[in-house]
Amino acid sequence: MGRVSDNRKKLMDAVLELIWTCSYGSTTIDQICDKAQVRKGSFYYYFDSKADLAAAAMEAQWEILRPQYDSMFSPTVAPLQRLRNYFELGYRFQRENKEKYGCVLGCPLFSLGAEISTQEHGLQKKVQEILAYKLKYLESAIRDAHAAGLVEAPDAASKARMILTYYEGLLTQARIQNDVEVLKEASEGAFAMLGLKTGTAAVA
Amino acid sequence: MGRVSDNRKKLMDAVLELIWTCSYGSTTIDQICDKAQVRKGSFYYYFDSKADLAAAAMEAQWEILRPQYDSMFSPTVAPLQRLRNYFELGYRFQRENKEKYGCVLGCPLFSLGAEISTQEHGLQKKVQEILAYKLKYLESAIRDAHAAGLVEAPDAASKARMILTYYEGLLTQARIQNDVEVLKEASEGAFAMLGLKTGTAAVA
DNA sequence: AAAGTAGTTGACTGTTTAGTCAAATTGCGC
DNA sequence: GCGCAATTTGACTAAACAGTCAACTACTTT
Repeated sequence: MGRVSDNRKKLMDAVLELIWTCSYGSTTIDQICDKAQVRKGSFYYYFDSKADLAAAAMEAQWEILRPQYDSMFSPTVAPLQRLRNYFELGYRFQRENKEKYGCVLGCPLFSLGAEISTQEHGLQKKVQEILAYKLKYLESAIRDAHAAGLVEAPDAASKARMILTYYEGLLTQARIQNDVEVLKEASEGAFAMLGLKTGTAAVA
Repeated sequence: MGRVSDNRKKLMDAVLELIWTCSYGSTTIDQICDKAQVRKGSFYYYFDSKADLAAAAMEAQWEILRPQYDSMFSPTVAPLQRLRNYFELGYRFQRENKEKYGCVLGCPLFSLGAEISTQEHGLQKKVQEILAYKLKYLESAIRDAHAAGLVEAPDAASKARMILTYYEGLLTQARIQNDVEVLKEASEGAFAMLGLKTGTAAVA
């Protein structure tokens, strides 16, 4: 009943791209509306504030990403191969985006979190929530690797935290240096944390 | 000749605190002037823009930090102990700041870099420059550790990059989670990357 | 086709913002 | 105590900004 619209989605897409290519603080509601081709009245029909929109957009984005994570981290894939797939997909994605936008963009979640954590606590909580999901995937891969004797990591949760932290740091470095190639060392670094020599060894 | 003033310094102090406790994008020139107790005309007497001020402030801050780094990373200190000192000082510093501001603030340089890298290229360059300095300290510590046979790291530069990336990621995590305690795993993570079991072993 | 519901619009308000400038002030060397 | 150079001031402009609202529109149900 009533009329239907995809303006809500358009606004979420717009804010995501703006936050990612520029930053949260520098994107204005007017800019978001411009990019979404939506009038400001409609913005306030759907959302209370920029922070509200951003949280909804991050949530929606995660729901899109989730099946990709499920597939990458499927228990049918060899545990360490899951990590390699994850890093490899990240590299390709960042490369495409550099092509498209001219800049390496890094992880929107992590950059956003770093930017707003002392100010927008609702948004901060959403970022924490999604980061916790990502952690789960790494954790289970590492636990499986340990069970398979591929790796000595009885403390899978701790190792997962380390690797996620390192990888998010690496994506941020890639953004700061505007260089995707730094991402190439992702496997090497992660596997070093797991006590393995190289990312290509122990493929079994 | 002419009158003298410390308003230039006051402005740099103000912008540093605002960027760190809030963010670059959310701090306005008016806010900076308020906090510094300086009128806006004076702001534009000294600086061309917010980005110009921020770059000068980061530079000045680094010059203050530099002797502390020189002392922490003095060749007279055992190589791996340099790293431990670095992490330990970071932890204490973040703790004090949480006490003072109510929030974990992380690394102002890294957060700033992540925020502005796609937009303010002058500022981005300054951030890159200071990050490169930090890398040098780690690199030389690792090279010395390798020479002393404490660690197998013929690729000191690469290991240094990994550890810096991990540690900056960790500081960012601390900010996002608003929790200093995550920093406690800094040594463990860094030493894992160096192929050592724990941060407290191999003190010799 | 009437009535109700969901969504849209643009014009509006008041505030905040960056940036400018001529005139005023201060301290120093002489 | 004069003159000059360095710095300060506050009042100003124009633009950008967030947020509001009553009237309008399109769709659906009955």
